[in-house]
Amino acid sequence: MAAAVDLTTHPGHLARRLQQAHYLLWNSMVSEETTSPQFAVLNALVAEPGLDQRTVGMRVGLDRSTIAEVISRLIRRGLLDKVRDPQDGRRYLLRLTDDGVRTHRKLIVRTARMNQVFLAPLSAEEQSVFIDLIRRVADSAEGLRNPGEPLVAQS
Amino acid sequence: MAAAVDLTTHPGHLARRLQQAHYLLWNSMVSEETTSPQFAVLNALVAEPGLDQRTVGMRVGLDRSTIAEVISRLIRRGLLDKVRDPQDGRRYLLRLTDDGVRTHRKLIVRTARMNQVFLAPLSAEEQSVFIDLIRRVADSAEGLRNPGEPLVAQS
DNA sequence: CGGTAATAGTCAGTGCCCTGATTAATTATG
DNA sequence: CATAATTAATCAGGGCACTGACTATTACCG
Repeated sequence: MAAAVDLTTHPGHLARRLQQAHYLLWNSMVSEETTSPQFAVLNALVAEPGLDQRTVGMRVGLDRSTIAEVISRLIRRGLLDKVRDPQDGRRYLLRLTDDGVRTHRKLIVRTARMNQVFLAPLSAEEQSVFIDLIRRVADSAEGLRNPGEPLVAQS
Repeated sequence: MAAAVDLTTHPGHLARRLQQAHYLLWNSMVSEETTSPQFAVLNALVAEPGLDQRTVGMRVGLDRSTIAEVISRLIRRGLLDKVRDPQDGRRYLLRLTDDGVRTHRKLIVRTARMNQVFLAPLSAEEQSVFIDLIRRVADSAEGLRNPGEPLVAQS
């Protein structure tokens, strides 16, 4: 007997498809050079210039390895500068270049347009409900990190 | 002036964080060996044994390159077999091994448990609304593929 | 039948995402 | 003050996701 599951009722599977759909829409409506995570980093540094790498990662939800890769690409493209913190030799302080500021400003308009298209299938009320629900699920799941004991129920 | 945006209102950013949160929860509650996309492939082949690679990709929402990688890993682990279609020499027909069936069956229970934990912050009504909304957004965005003209509004 | 178009799959290249191990610098402790 | 613990960043390694270019096979059409 085929005992398959209906994946369209699995939030994780839907989350993956949602993210992929967003990736494609971003590519066609916002930028082919600057990705959504890269924009998030630029945005975080516009809000708080001079943050260190790890803190930027926390702001945008990227771990230490991933944020290092994203930042190195932004630096390679000249959108970002990094200098040692004179107060703490472990840290690098990050700051946008003029080019980085310009890129960020240009993309803000396009992301707004893309968000509209992305959420267009939902009514205005549904859109705010959607944002609220997805945020609550994501926030709560992020709080579930490393509880000491593995979450796998032993059989 | 800092003209930063509030990313917690951007569905794409939330989608990425949601997907990451799910990834981590899957790892701790379902399996460290078999990933969520791999499970989706196993599940599709339990429902329809003997599908070809491209069709499996369509069923689970993966493009031709990604599905090829996922399948090669499943074959390497002995969960899947692939044979040339005698009717059409371009296709490979895919079928689960006994090990693949066992793995799929074992994970079904765990994914159900994980889904409960994942959606726990929402009430029962909110859960169904959430599933409905995310599915509508993902479906609609997937339908936006390659419309001939680029979607970027020219300035 | 023979040439062109379409289709299934592979490969190279880029980028995101995580873990575990390592290095360098700082902070805490005895 | 010297050692130990913590912290910021890097590196190696595995997996997901896409595009564009390529190969092999099949289908279509004149």
